[in-house]
Amino acid sequence: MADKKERGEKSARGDRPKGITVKKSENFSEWYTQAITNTEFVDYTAVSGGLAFRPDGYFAWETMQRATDALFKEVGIQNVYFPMLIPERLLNKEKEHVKGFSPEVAWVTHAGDSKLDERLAIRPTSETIMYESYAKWIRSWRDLPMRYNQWNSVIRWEFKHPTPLLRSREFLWNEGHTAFASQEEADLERDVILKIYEMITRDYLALPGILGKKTNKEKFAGALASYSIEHLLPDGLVVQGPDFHSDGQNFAKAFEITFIDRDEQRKYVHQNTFAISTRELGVLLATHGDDKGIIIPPRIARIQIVIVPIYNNENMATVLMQAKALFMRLGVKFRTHVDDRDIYSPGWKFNEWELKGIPIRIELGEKEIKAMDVVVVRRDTGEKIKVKMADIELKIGELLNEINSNLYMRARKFLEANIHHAKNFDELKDTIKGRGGIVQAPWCGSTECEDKVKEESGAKISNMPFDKQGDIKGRKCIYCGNEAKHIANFAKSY
RNA sequence: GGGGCUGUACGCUAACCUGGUAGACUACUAGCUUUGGGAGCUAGUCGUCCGAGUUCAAAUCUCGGCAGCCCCA
Repeated sequence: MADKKERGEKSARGDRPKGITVKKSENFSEWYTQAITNTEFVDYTAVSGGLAFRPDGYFAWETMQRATDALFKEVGIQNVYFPMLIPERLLNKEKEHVKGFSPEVAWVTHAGDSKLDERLAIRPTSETIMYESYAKWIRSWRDLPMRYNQWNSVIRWEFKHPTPLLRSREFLWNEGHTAFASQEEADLERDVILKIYEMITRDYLALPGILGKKTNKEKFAGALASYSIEHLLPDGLVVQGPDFHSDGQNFAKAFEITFIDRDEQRKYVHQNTFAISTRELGVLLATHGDDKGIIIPPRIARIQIVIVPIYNNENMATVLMQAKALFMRLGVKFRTHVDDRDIYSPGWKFNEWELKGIPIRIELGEKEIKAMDVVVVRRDTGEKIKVKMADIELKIGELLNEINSNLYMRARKFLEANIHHAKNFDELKDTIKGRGGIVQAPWCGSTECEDKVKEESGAKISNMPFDKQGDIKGRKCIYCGNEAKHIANFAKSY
């Protein structure tokens, strides 16, 4: 009731058809819901946890997907496609893997009215269906490495309360599945893939993250070791971004994926899996947005520049002509749109494009035409800049890059400001309780301590950051006081 | 895993408690007027989440389903 009342009062402010009616800093979850839907980025559908991606949202995904795909191909990974349905007997082949996923698998049990002899799982991930084929396809060391990837969607029915993009029941992703003759060779792939993911999140999504190794407790079901990029959301919760798993020979043994090596011995392959998903878009919207709406980083924005002509009855034809001319010039290099809708005032348009997060707005009226310049407005800072018509392409190009790096730096500052160093467990608990973000602390490496910390503070170990492991000498576990083996990041998570 | 709240037009809300003509704002459509930070007038279109029960009569009461949100673990 209180909730409804609260929303009612907010809407009573106004007359805003769309727009966001709460401040991001005051009510993040309400802000997030409004931000992703009112901006026409994505929308809810009739199925719980199932989203519709609208053109702006799907453009963003397509763009990051294509960029990632291009990099995969550059490093020698090939695309394949496998069925979305997995027979039950296949899913059951690797014990740890099944245990990890079985509670959240959706099943197909009927065809029309007749019951199927064997249930079919809707893939929560495709290891099992793919590796059955790998076993057939891999014969000799000459077939290796086999480095395949597929782009698809998967369904994980685990969540009581789905959060659009961040915790959807269905999400889009890539799943890379590679097989090597030796563990050493397999391990070489890790840094390459993580580097690709880092580049995509930084250069396309303007998102910083913490790169590190997962604990045994948190690693992927069936893997030897998992690695991830972890993001921090404005509400102090950590969310796992792209990840990479060293599977060793676990799946190879379960699925009999073997090859005859140079030494004429039959051996099991060594495998990796890796993924990046549409969850990144949720992180991106949550991270960059402000009280005016979302901010879409330039490289994944469907519209990068919107030209808003400002005219009256006398100069309308002239101004529109100039706006079109500018569009012709800019359209060659940038994704440009002229908002020539006559039914809205310029102010209305400014608000709408800010809501939708278009990186750059150009205002063009009689004044500008006379002065041979335009007013360029940055979405990230709100700054208005007069730019000479002659310099426009150059300046816009620079600005788009600047906006991307400013968004990234802003997010990185926030991340760094919210990594805390607790002296003892009480401090850790206080910080976590206050939704203070991440607590970086030494850890002995035992799952007992990890469980106790989770139980008493609510914080999980999100990962163990690569770049901090040097500081470990002589330090004691934050929980038990024994000698520490790792520096771990503790945080509440989605 | 446990507890709580909500569902009326695109959106937001009134009528619900006390059963009896679904109303306002916004959006949308058309016309006129306007246009430098969410303009105005006129006319029009669209709605009780789904299913069952109670009743002469259900947006309103009861039960179930679906969907969304919050809190705790």
